[in-house]
Amino acid sequence: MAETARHSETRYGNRPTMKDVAARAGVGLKTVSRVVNSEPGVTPDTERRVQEAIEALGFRRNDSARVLRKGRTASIGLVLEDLADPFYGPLSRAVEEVARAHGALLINGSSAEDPEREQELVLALCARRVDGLIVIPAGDDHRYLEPEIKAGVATVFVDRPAGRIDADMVLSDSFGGAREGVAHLIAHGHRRIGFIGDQPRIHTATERLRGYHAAMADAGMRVEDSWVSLASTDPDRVRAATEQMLAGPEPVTAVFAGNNRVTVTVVRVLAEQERRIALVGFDDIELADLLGITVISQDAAAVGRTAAEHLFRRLDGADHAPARVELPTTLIARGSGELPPA
Amino acid sequence: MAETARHSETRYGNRPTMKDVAARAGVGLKTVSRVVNSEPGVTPDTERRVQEAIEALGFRRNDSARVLRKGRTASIGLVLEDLADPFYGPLSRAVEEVARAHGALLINGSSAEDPEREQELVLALCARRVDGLIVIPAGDDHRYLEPEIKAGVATVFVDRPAGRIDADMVLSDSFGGAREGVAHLIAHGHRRIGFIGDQPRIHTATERLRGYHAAMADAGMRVEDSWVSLASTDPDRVRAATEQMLAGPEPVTAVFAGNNRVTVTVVRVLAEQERRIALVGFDDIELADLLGITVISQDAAAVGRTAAEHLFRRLDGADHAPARVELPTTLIARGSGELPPA
DNA sequence: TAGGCCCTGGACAACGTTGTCAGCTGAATG
DNA sequence: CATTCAGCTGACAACGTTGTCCAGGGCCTA
Repeated sequence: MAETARHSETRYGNRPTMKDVAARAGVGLKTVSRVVNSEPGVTPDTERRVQEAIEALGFRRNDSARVLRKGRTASIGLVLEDLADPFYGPLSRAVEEVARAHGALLINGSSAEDPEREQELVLALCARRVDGLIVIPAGDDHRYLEPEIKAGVATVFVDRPAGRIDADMVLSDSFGGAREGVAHLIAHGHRRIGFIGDQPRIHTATERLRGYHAAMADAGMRVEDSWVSLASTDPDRVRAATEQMLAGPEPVTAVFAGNNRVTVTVVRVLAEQERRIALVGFDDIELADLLGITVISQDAAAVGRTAAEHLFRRLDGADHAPARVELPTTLIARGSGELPPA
Repeated sequence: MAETARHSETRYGNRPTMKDVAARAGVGLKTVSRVVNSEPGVTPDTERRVQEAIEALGFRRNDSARVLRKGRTASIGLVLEDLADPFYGPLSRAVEEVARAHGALLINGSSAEDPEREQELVLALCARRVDGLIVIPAGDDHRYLEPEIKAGVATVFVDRPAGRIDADMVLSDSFGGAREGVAHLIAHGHRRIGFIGDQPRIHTATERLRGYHAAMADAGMRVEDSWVSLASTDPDRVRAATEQMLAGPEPVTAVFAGNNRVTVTVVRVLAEQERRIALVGFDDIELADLLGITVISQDAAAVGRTAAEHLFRRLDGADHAPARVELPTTLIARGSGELPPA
């Protein structure tokens, strides 16, 4: 007896199937399926017997098999850069809420800003046959997605545009936001303004830099090379870049920070300075109101919601040409951006 | 021709299968399978032909079918309270990293602190046959998970204990942490200390309250009912509770905040006060160093990592009795907790 | 050169579910 | 009383993959 028991336990996850339920309830397989899916055409009495059998066996429908049969998985994939980044929390959550409203689950992963890892993740999600994908691109070539999209995987790119492929996108107005932020500093009297951003291969970083240059040019102001840092968001490098800008014979009197992570580090560095340096950051930050940090705010939740709604509209059959939505940003003045030149 | 095209497009996701690849490469079905899975026993020449066919057709293995056949999905479910909460970002990320190291994907969802929604989510994940589950419980009765666990779904509860069921858990030392934090305030001369926490049905909230009472009792100090608020983390209610404690004839001189969301609101309220009120918060917060907020820090990433590693050890066959791991907390003094009574 | 062995490739069943279709029962109608 | 019809129910195939098993061919050895 131990033998038979061990033998049957060998197989992992020896879960009851509809067949088992049918046998126990003394009905046909298809009748169980009908009950499980609340399809019409089952006598209350039969239904009760089936329900009891389900209860007794602890049966739970195997969605893998169901998916195989039905074609749709009722799940969407979300590939972002770093789940731990506070910017992506609200975005994920917004996507999740929309997915939930459509009865879909969310599978997500972080690319860690690595194009290869992005592709690996995306393809793994495609292999699972997610119905749709929301991708915050790490790489700049997404041709590998062409067969997938052609095969019916609805795809929306978020925050940064897709590379070498025509697809739906939902972006924030990085250029306009940065331009407004820098113009704000100029309006408060600054002439020497530093820009600390992310690596130029990241589209938003480039756009924000472009906004910086545009604002400076609009005001007829020159830009020194030493005022611009495009190293990365690594705290040590941001710190070094900031300190360097503040050190020379003609130090900057204001800094524009290219994203939330940069802002955080810059705030730390500025707090150590004697002079009061003006600061505007891209992306809002928790508690920024208490710290009096002026920011260009993009609504991460709105971005996520918009992208997800777009995705489900596609899944519901919308087949217009790929659209590019650009959401506006808002300048929130809290003090740090209104400081005069030191 | 438009007709035939439309006709073939009617079926959604008309993707090529191994059969199609086999036909095109002029080999058998199983040979394609071998190539796709890098199994031995295929001539280089045959392999090349198959690879070409795969390329040409844009074939991608259907993991749903694979799962059905193999039994394991190589995915784990993570049910937390709110993806947007900064506490859960690093936790999710840590879980994801461990999952990735084990070749598994992460499916996650937010319970929004609603027990029904938690159950709904968990069962949906079980229906997808995730190999394992990491759950931050919203409810206090998890007997519904018994058949699943028995069927082989490895389950680890995190941050709060499971209800009415014997399972693995990874917790932070809420009691000890709160006790230490309150003792810290007492050591700095405070006698009237407020406690603002989450609803008592949430286990960590109760534990932290218990820690508060313990610290007060240790010091032989009384506790007024009006010093304790267990409303919720809703900013308006926290604000009201804080203001009330600061208003009476015998206002508190220090506040212990029960979690990160409470802390954030309390900080805002205290910033508006004329008197300097001491504060210690449970959970660290970004930029808390700049704001000088003293906190009891729990390492969310460590919690997530520990839980995930535990989970995979189970999946690899560990079958010891359910374990309960409790991770220590750290007090980080930054100023707000060291203020003397006003 | 014959015998046997290894290596490669393919036919077939099975995983658990759902869609199709046909059979059966009992009631209503002419 | 015969006939039709509706409402239940179940047998069977199919979804796309992998595991098992067997066949055929080339190569080595005696």
